[in-house]
Amino acid sequence: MDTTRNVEEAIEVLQELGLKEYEARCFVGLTRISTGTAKRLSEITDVPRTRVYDAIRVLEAHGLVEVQHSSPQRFRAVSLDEATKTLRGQYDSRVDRLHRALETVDAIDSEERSIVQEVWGMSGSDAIENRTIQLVGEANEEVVLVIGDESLLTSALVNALNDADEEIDLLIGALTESLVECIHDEVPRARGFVSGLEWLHGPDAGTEETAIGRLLLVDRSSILVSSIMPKTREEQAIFGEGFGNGLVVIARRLMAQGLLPVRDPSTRGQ
Amino acid sequence: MDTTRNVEEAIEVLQELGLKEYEARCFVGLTRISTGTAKRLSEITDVPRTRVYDAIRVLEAHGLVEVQHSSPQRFRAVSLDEATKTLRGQYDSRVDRLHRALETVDAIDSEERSIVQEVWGMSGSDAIENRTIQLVGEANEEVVLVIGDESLLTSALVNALNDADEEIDLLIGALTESLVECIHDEVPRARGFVSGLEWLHGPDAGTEETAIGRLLLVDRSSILVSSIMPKTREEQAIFGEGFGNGLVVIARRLMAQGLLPVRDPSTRGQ
DNA sequence: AGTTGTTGTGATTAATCGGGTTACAGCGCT
DNA sequence: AGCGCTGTAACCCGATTAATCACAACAACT
Repeated sequence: MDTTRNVEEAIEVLQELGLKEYEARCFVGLTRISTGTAKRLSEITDVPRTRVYDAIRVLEAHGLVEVQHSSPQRFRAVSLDEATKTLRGQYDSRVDRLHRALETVDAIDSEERSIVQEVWGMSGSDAIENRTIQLVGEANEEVVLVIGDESLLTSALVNALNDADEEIDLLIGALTESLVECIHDEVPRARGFVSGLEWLHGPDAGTEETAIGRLLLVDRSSILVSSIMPKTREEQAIFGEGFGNGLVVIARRLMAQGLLPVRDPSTRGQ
Repeated sequence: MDTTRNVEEAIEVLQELGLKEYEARCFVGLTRISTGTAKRLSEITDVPRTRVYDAIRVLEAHGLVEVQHSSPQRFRAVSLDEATKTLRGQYDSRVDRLHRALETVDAIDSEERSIVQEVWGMSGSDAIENRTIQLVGEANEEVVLVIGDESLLTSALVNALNDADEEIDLLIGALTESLVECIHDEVPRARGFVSGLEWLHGPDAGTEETAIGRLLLVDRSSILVSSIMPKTREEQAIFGEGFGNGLVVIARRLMAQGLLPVRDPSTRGQ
């Protein structure tokens, strides 16, 4: 196991969680020794000794380290479980506060809305997955889903699909036979198929290859299409809703041409 | 309802969660209008229009807003539930990454340890509560707990106490009759008492009044004492373990003098 | 006691970042 | 052409943070 790499990873994550570089380095350093003085910590972490004290103070205020008030002072980190528990608690309570503050605000509008042609863009796999799940949950009749990458078939998504009402047609496709198998195992009642969308996979107008992420069509009136940047693995999506929406209209045309799978239309109206 | 106050609260919390001021203001602004352009957003939030674009980009990358790529661009926030769900997911995955990175590191030691006289200091109510719960969970024979402030009797703590093994004596005290009542309701099997620790409450050597927070003694060999800064409501604690620990010895002397409640010693050895 | 290396605080400098402003090029409209 | 609006990019400056330095207090050892 590459300890150095993990140390760097931990320091990075702690900074993403709001700590400063010195604070992060000191905390990680402390987790590697059961107890230590400022001097020793400074040697391990390359944080200037005189700055260790400041860093420790804020770590202590965050509940991540304990201080022995002797001379010289000794520091130690709380146990890993205790630390993550504390952090989780802090972020949870912040998100709760945010939720409470915002739910009692929501108005100022007086704005025209609903140009039927709206097409929205989003990015970030977690956000796109959230939206995917939400749309699946709102379905009344039909869900058509094409998955382009194995990593997108998360358990949360599988649950959302399996929770869908019995009434709803589930058509789930993928680019490869093996992924279709996998889907059949996870969501047995869905009709699976190998997508007819290879054209989405090719080189994109001369630039680098862009991979298809997902394609979701709900009740033939909401659609979400995402692609994955091959370089960064970042997922980006566009999303439209409403029967008259431009994107949605295009999707229906694709279906009419057989490029998307079609449920037998004679069984229902509309 | 004071909308302005809640808007400020939301902006503060978002910044604690890592967003910059402009980003926070833009997001909160967007939650107040179903959809809007940069100009309008700038008017609502007082963020310079030319900077709205930057802020929106990072919000989009965080999965908090969607962008309509038209001219002019239109922005909208994802639903509040979606936003909090996304945020929670992001922080959870970060804490997980941290946990994984650190659990495969833990060593460099070669350090002497365990001077029996160790006394450690910690601060932050959540961290102190975590440690309290942990200590209660590690008890084998006896838990003596004195609560100085109503707000410290959280449900997590109550659960920890109720989960304690039947074998374990639970002695729980408080400074006021009413709080003892409350404790008796929450943790029926505990023996309650009104503390004999009023002296901890008085003026602290001429400075302002410092309030006692909690006092926890587990198996007569681990002790935790906390106080609450009257100004900031910050909780600070000292903590010692080991039968020979200085703090613990003092605690035993207090008990011998009747300043802490004593379980009938004839019923067990030691 | 005197010497020496360690320890904690505070101030100081240098670099980076974030908030705030301005300049400007492209567009649609009259 | 003239105008206002849109989006990009560059810039300034104050605040924060990384990094150094000076120093007084202290512990340990001779």
